[in-house]
Amino acid sequence: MTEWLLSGGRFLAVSGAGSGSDARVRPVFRWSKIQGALTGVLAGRVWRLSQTDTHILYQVIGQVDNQPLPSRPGRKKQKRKSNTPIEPNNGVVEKKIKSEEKADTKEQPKMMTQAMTSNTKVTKIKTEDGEEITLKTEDGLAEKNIEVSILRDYFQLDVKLTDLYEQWCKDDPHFKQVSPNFTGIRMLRQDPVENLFSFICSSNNHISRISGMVERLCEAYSARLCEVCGVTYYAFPTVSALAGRGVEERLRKLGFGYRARYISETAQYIMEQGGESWLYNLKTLPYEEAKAELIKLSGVGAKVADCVCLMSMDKTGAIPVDTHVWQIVNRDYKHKLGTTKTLTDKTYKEIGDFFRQLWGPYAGWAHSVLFAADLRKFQELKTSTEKKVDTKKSVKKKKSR
DNA sequence: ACAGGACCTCGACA
DNA sequence: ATGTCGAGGTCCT
Repeated sequence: MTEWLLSGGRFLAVSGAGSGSDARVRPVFRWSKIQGALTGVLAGRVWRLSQTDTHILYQVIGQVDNQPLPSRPGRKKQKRKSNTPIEPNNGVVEKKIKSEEKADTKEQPKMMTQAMTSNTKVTKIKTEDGEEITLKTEDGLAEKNIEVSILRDYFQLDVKLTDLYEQWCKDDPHFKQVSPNFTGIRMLRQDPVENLFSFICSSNNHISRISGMVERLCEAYSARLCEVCGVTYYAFPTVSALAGRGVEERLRKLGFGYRARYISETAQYIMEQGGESWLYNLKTLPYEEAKAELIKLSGVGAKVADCVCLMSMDKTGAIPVDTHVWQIVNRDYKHKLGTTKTLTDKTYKEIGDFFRQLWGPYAGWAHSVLFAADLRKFQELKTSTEKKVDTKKSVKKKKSR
């Protein structure tokens, strides 16, 4: 049995953890679990995702309205009509993608734009009943090819995870001890705009509230939406929309607190730099430089900048040190590092450098494995102390230390 | 360079 | 029924 965890913008595929199985999918930010499948918006489409041990299963069940978004990679003109509810599991063939293919020519992770345009190749997909079909880029099949490309890009399936795990186990005894129950954990390649503003919301905050805030942000400022099976899905707002007048005031009324100003100021700053394309272009900079640019943004410190670098700028060595990672360090790696009472800038950098040296160029990916393990412990602890509480809503409570 | 405190909000907990 | 605490940080002294 395989399960998925979604955490703070990290999409975690966890296989065969075995124990008790009280662990469950945790929908965070913009993916939620509906009828057993993760449902959310990606690249202008509404998806349902699930997985087996070997395949990712997906359905595209809707599309958000197409509005001009010239600067954002991965957006293409959509022809399918929106607002058309499609019944899941009803006449729609679930498609599978092999989780890890070896035949790819390039080692480098592909960017969305490249994946979208390199559709000249033939793609093989296994259907649910095991039949293998071949898709070419022509007529109606082109769209399916694009869908596959989007998911391959999102899950970064060209990254050979097993090789990386092997290396990390070899170099780090503690990783070797912890990782077997947490295989298959990949970093998602997320959209920089969405990622950035979501993590600005995360400061001094807890996950359940962040999710609500991001949702309200979309409802208030996205013009692109569609409804599927009674649920409304939004594209993420444009930076331009968030840079408008009165944004801070409105967001404060929506419960964003002091982060309202961060969002407004950051959006305005990005527009001054030339808009979303400026943000996307940070991908082309080396890690340190991209991070330095991000830290200039209001409400963006070292941690949020590293989240953006790792999850949406292809900086695979970025290590976001949040309270969880700080705990992990102090518990499991303390002997390797100098100790400070609080997380200072200097210590922050030392931790990142230490792990990059230990784990290599994909250190950020390795760190998320330990993060996932820690999260699991946290959840098990929580659920075991919470047995009597039985609410209908999926309340995510945080247990304080 | 480091420590300390404020900051919005809202469930847990006492 | 109220009061305090702290949450996947950032910013300012």
